[in-house]
Amino acid sequence: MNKRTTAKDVAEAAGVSRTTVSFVLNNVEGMRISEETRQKVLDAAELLNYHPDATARSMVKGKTFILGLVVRQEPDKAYADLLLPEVMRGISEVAGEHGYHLLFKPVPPEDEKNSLTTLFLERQVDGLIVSGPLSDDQEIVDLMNANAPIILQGRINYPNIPSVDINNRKAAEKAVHHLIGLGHKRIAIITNASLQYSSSKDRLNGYRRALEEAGLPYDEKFIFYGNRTPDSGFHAMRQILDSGIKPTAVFIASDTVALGSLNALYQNFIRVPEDIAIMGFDDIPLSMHLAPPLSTIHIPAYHLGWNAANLLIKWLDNNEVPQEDCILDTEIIIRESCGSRKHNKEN
Amino acid sequence: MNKRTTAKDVAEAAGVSRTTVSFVLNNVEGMRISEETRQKVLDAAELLNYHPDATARSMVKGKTFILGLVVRQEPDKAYADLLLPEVMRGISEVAGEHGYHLLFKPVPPEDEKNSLTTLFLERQVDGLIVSGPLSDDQEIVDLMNANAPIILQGRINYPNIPSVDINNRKAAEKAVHHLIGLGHKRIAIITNASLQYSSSKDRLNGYRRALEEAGLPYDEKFIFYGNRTPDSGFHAMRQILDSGIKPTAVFIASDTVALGSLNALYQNFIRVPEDIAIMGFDDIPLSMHLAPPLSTIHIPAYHLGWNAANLLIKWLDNNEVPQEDCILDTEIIIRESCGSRKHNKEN
DNA sequence: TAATGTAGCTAACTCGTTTTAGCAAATCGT
DNA sequence: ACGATTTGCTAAAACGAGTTAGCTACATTA
Repeated sequence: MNKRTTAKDVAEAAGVSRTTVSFVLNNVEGMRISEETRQKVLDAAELLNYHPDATARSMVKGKTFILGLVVRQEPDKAYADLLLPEVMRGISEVAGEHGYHLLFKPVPPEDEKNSLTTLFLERQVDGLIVSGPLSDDQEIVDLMNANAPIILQGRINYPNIPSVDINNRKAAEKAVHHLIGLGHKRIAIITNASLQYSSSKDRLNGYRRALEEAGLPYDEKFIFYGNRTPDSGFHAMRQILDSGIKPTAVFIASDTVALGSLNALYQNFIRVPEDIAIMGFDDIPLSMHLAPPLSTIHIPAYHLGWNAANLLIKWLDNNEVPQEDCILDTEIIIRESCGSRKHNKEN
Repeated sequence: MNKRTTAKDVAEAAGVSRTTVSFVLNNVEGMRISEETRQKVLDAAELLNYHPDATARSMVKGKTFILGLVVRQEPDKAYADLLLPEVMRGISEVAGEHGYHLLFKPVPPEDEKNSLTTLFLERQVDGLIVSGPLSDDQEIVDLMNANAPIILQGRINYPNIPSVDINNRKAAEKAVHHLIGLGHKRIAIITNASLQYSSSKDRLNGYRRALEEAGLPYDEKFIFYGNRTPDSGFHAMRQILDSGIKPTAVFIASDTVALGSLNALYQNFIRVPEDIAIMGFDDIPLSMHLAPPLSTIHIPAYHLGWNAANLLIKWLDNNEVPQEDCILDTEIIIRESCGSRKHNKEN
């Protein structure tokens, strides 16, 4: 690789000082440069294909212009988050527009080596977006108390940590409400993940509220647990079938988990929605293509990323610490897995 | 945020010079430091929780210790690559072990602004892994000629560009061969993407070879095109149904595309595998959970990432330019979509 | 004409490291 | 005991930008 061209080279080519080069290329206000020299510098920079060294700039600016995206997931379940690519797309789009880059780092929860803190201490990033934190993540609390710019995509059990999220409880309520509206009275739930994650707890709460509002009993025998993977959904559904509780509908708080559950039903020759209604959550890009197309709750993943990045960058650029959480709306998507398949009605 | 502790602070606390601090903390060989001062420095660093500034280190080392992962995909299809998270996991695991970080950047093919080159010119990254390049990506060729460290995950039409890939042709051949072995003679194909991508072309070639080897005709009427998305699979399958060619089996060169195709079949009350056999490709994490579980070709996505990162880091650290491409083995996964569903045999 | 102002530029410092060259004191060889 | 070597450490240069303070030459004002 040929030697890089530096500001010094441009300066020599244009016959001016390095200072002038910097002033011209950065359009520094208040610094008077004649139109003539200005052109000379621009021409030289163009000719030499000059691009300022990001490292050197970071050095003097005290900023890296890099945002970190930390994914708090067990490595073997990382693939299960089918919404993550969309979130990343939202983040990197905003980041790019503002001259930031995106550093991706999976940090499993059991990884207790202060990995997040180190990112700041070594000044690898200017700020962090943490996706899917555990609800009692102490490292995040500590970092917030040290005024580190962090945005959560999700929520933890600690006040005043800026976050971007959906209202999981309300959305789950909507989902279960829909099932109730269709006449179902025996509705089981399979959670999306362990209750360590606040999203799981919130969705379970929504399920409970919907039942109670409708005057239906909330029975722990109807609660089963997923852990983000289709496998867990497969097993949970088997447990349901074995348990003898005979639900007429199941609310599965994750489409990915639901996939496994649908498979379990398929293998047992139980038809959806004829024999049992299934309601999902997440609206992963595949849900609409499943057999049957899954009714579910749509999460605006792209916009979650978009908002997280915007909040963080505002924080960094204008020092505006976000005061309120950003809660995006979800939408209930009615497809066929709950029983509105018209062409089967007449069968 | 409190002021950072620098090497200077450590030096003062330990009562030595900054040089000594650097020598001790980096274990510089040949530099004699007494055990006593060594301990003093280590203690001071520990006490002050010193972490060297990555930017400053990059500055003087001439390296950023950042690998770039560039994804060449249209933004609206980015989500469709369900293997990407696994690839990323492989990359970031290796990167982390060698002290590198991972910069993620989606760069759509139509983006003609030299985005890749700029990453090098601004020295944002030390090297690049390019995922899913177009087969005639000129920017990559130019960069390679300028000796930029680049590893492709995929392949382009240009020799001597180090890459990590699978043998798409052979794998497709295996898949179609399996269908032929089951007695199918009318086998259609739906490609994974447009033939601009070499993976698509190679898989189509494999399909052709398998047919020709078996003495079956290769008929263009049996070729249909997907573009990575379930939607495209849905439409392609509809075309197949409308075309009247009545295949007994379809090789769909992407599980994601296959998802849409299965949906089209479902909506037309065509049973898989009883009425038509379906063979996929990719083995996305969900394939085993579809109804019916999809027979497919397994791609070792994690290992693709793992190998790409290892090659790149060897290149950067030891200046070992990879001489040969790294081709990983695929595996054919027989599940139920081609007709080995035992419990239905008796129906 | 002398004082003041201003347009147009630059020298030199800064950021926080690594690394080179070299200095003083202690140790060695003869 | 005197030069040569080794030990243990440090001053200063370098990396490549951005930025502050200030300088010169010319124009303007009194």
